[in-house]
Formats: sequence, structure tokens, C-alpha cells
Amino acid sequence: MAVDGTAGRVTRRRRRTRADLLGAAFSVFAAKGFGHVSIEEICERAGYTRGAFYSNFTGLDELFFALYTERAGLIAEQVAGALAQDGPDLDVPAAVDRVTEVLLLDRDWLLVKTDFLVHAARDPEVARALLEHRARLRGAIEDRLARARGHTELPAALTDVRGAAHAVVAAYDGVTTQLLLDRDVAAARAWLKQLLTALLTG
Amino acid sequence: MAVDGTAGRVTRRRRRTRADLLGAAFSVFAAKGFGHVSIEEICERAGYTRGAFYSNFTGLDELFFALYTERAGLIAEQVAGALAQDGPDLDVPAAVDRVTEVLLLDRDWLLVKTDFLVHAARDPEVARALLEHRARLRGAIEDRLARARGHTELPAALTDVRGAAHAVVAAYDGVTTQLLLDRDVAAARAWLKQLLTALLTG
DNA sequence: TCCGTTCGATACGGAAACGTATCCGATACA
DNA sequence: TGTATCGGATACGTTTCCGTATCGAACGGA
Repeated sequence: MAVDGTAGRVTRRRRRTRADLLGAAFSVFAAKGFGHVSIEEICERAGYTRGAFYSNFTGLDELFFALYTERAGLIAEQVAGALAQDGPDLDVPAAVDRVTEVLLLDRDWLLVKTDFLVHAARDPEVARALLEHRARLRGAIEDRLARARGHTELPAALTDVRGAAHAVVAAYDGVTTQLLLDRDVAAARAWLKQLLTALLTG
Repeated sequence: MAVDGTAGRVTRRRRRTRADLLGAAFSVFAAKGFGHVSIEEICERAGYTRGAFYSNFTGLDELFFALYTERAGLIAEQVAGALAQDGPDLDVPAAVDRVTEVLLLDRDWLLVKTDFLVHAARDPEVARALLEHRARLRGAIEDRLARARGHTELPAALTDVRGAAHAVVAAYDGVTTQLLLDRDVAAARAWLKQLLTALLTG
């Protein structure tokens, strides 16, 4: 019981079990894809039985959502940190370097993230959560761009800072797609840098 | 037998069955996602039994590949046609209108296509095929851009026509991602138009 | 129309995963 | 340290899906 947040007590053991299951789920999802993974498989990898699983989650969907939320939160923090790092002048290549360090390094994360995207695309509830997360990231980018206003020009076609931030996200998504296929991280970084330069320095 | 191409005879009935199965697979994949679909489900939808399925395909993977190849081929033709349509001057908004008519209209196709992407991301064999298809599309765009050379300027940051075509694809992928989540086709089109304008008319 | 071939339906055994109900060891707290 | 609560293991029965082997009907060519 108490799979919900209406806590009675939560033991150390339970937190550990939950973390183990989430960790195992991440690697199994990355390897096989959300759709091709059984609950049993995750439990086996984590070293538990299904009893533990059902004690912590109502099903695969809930676990997947928890997993995504957790990792996405961490990454959002890191990105915000990387963006806040330098001065008021916007050094695009340097900023891109730091951000891609976070966003494009871990192929497993890209796989899981994309799985989550197609999952969300079929479930409006999940889609809302994902859109909110993306809005948060976009917000961090907007802040950064606004801070650079006056120091750097935006091209006319991107009407304002919002539009520019939106464009940055689209570029990132586009590069991710290509990277999933060709697995060339170096090329993806170079390419994203070039793309953002073209977009932001009209 | 004869699931392979080493034809003995191929009856009309067989072609029909195969087409029915592919059609049913498309709608079931779109609705549930590749990973959450059983062979039985497809057969049921198509009005056949598993006997018919195994007589035509070795398994779900093969069917999925055939399905993608078929549809992607059709779409590639349509895009090439839409690009060839107008004169040597590059009217970005008009061209985008015509191309997005093909590429962004059918949500089911976007879903299946994205499923295929994550599928390919985990199978190098499949990834190669998908990369080739993307290369063909990019080629059509390159041709179009090259034809417009001299009539329209490219921004400096996109070093050449190849780079520009690459950027167009990335923009398209990025917009697709957003569209999968917010389901706002009109916004996606407007946004893609704006993005490509920013990219191509430096 | 007849005949050999092809195609898909039927029927079967088996494997895998599911979700639950129950029990016992672990854990927190007095 | 004692004890009440918590957490995960165990042990079911059930469902779903798989892949194959076999058979009869549909088909195309002569």
C-alpha cells in the first residue's frame, strides 16, 4: 500500500528500493525502448521481485513518468546553471559548448527522452507535463537572451526573444533527431553550434 | 512460404492481403505505438488471422520496415514534386506551404514516423535505411536551393547549399517534435515558415 | 473446366507476463 | 529491547500472445 503520496512512514529501505527500480528502469528502457520492456525485466535487473515493484508503482506508466520527471528536473537545473555562468555578452559558441555538454552527451538519455516524447504524444495528460518542462527550459533560454539584449543583435525574422528561444529549442530537437541516427556526437555539437549561430546572429 | 522476394507466383489475393495488413498496421501503430501492438491486434483489425500474417511477414519488425519504406517513398515523391513546382526564384513561404501540406498534415504519419525513429535509433541496420531516406529528401532540397542560387542569398553562417539543406531538415524535425505535443498544426506551419525564413534569408 | 499451386484459416502446445493475496523478515520508534 | 508497522518475497491462477503444423478453399494457367 501507500503507493500514493499520502505518507504514513517512509523507510530508508523503501527509498533505496525505489531508487534501484528507477535506475534499473532507466538502463532497460534505454536498451530496449519503453514499449518493449516488461515489469519483470526491470525487477530482475534491479534485483527485486514484482512484489517490490507493485508496492512502489501502480504500473509501468507511472514508473516511466516518475523516471522522466526526476531526470528532466536534474537536467533543467544543469542547463540553467550553464546558462547563468558567463557575463552579459552572449558568446554563442561558448554557451552552446557548455549546454551541449549537458544535453547531448548521454545517448541513453536521448533515447529515453525520445521514448517519452512518443509516449506523451499519445497521452494528453503526459503531454501537458512534458510541455511544461519544455516551457521551463525555454524560459531559461529567454532569460539568457534577454540579458544579452543590446549587446547582440537578433535577426529580424525572429520577432522577439520568445521567438528566438523557441528557435533554439527547435534547433536542439532537430539536431537530437539526427544524432539518434548517426551517433556522431562531435558532428552534432558542431552542427548545433553552427545552426544557433546562424539563427541568433542575423 | 515465399515471404521473401524469390517469387514463385504472386496472386492478386496475396497482394490485397498484404496491403490490408499494412493498412491495418498503420492505424494500429498510430493509435498505440509500435511497442504496444500485438500481431493478433493487427490481424484482427485487418480481418485476417495470424496465418495470413506469418504467410506474408516474418514478424512485426519486418512489417514495420515494409510499412515505413512504402509510405516514406510516397512522401518523398510528393515532396520532390512540391519543390519542383515553381520557377527559379525561391519563394520561401509558398514553397513551405506546399511542402508542409505533405509533411505536417497527417498526425498519424508523424506518430508512426517518430516511432520508426526510436526504433531505428536502436538498430543500426534500420538506422542506415532511415538515414538514406533522409539523405534523399535532403538531396531534393539541395537541388531546389541550388536552382535558386544567385536569385536569393544565403546567410554566411550556413556555409553552403548542403549546410542550408541540412538546416531545413533540422528545422522540420524540431517543429515536428513540438507539433506532436501541442497538436497545433496551424501554429506549426506558421512557425516552420518563420524559422525557415530566418534561416534562408540571412 | 480441370489441375497443380498458393494462400490463409484452424487448431495446438507452450511461454511469458500479468496482478493479487498472503506471509515473514526488516525497520523505526518508544 | 520490545513491538507495531512497513516492505518486499513468495506463490498462486489467469490472460495474452506466440510460432508452427496441417488442411481445405481459392486461384491462375492450360
